[in-house]
Amino acid sequence: MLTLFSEHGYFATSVQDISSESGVSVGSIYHHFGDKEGIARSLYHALSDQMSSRISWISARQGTAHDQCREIVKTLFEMAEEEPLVMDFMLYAKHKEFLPEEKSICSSKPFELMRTIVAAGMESGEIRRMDVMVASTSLFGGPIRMIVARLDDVLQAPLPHYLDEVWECAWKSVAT
Amino acid sequence: MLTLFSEHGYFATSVQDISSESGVSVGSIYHHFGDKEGIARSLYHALSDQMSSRISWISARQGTAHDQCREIVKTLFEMAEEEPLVMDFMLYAKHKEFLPEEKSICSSKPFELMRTIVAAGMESGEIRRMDVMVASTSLFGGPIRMIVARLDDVLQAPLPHYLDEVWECAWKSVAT
DNA sequence: GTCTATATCCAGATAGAC
DNA sequence: GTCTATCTGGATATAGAC
Repeated sequence: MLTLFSEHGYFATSVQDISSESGVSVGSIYHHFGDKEGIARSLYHALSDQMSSRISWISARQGTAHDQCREIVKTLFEMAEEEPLVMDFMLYAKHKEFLPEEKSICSSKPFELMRTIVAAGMESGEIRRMDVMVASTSLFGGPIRMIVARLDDVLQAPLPHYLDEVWECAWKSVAT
Repeated sequence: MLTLFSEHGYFATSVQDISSESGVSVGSIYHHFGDKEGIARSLYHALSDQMSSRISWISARQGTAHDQCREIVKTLFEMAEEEPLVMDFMLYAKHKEFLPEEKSICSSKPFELMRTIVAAGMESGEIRRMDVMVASTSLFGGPIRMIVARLDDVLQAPLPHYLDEVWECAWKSVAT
């Protein structure tokens, strides 16, 4: 299901395709999900929750904002390598096209968690005082762009290879 | 055409819709563009060229890499405010879904130009020696993320309002 | 709840006059 | 080159037996 959506896209994937691949009949699929959008919505929520829990697990461990954010970037890089299709679906799919009422990825839970950590970092004095949104995009925008590049196959080495260099840049951008 | 694609998406826009909106008959559209993909491809190339020329015009003017890059970010911010649909189509549309053979946005001409400027900045000593891709994503990743946030309506003020703060972060991330 | 068979609709694409 | 009318396939979704 994820494979079909990520590789061919939502619109190029028919419910018949999903039925064939999953071994579940078309009728059952509609019984469970209501309509085609329901399939995507269900998948999106599952993946979003999975991502959120990984991030909140990181932020739950004690540590500075610096360490937490670095760990998040590291985790995102690892996820992108291990499960590129998940990353692709979360980042690159234009959810607006087939999940119109869904909140945009920017304001989804994983990104909100990141902003919370950034705000805490400002309180503690690790991060310069500025607009929280600006700080968040500065800190994570570079890494995310690297992930997109990797998913688009315009990067030679795996992401972890660039981690130190990427993180140094990211942190310098907001550090006090 | 751009309006339809950007607001409803490529797949939710029928050739009939395009015909109605443009006043050109379906037959003529197919005569000109071959198929539906051809319409999107043609639009994409036109916008990509337009963006490239604005960027190369900036880099053609004398100036440091710092000034050139700042001017690019400023221009991107202004474009996003003046022509959000263009930005949306270029950045946020998943071209892979309907322009499969097209190069990804990352390796498209505008982004290549940016990397060229960054590489020059390293030669001149303005930018730290590092992987050019890392430097480029660090420098432009934050600003791009801000644009996405703005297009997704999760930003209160217009982009130029954040320019100084965003640019300070971006430049700090790669400056020597 | 799960299946098969079917209904319905509308998309992309074409034919062929002008 | 431009139009109208039409074809055709395949998509979403449902009906109804089991």
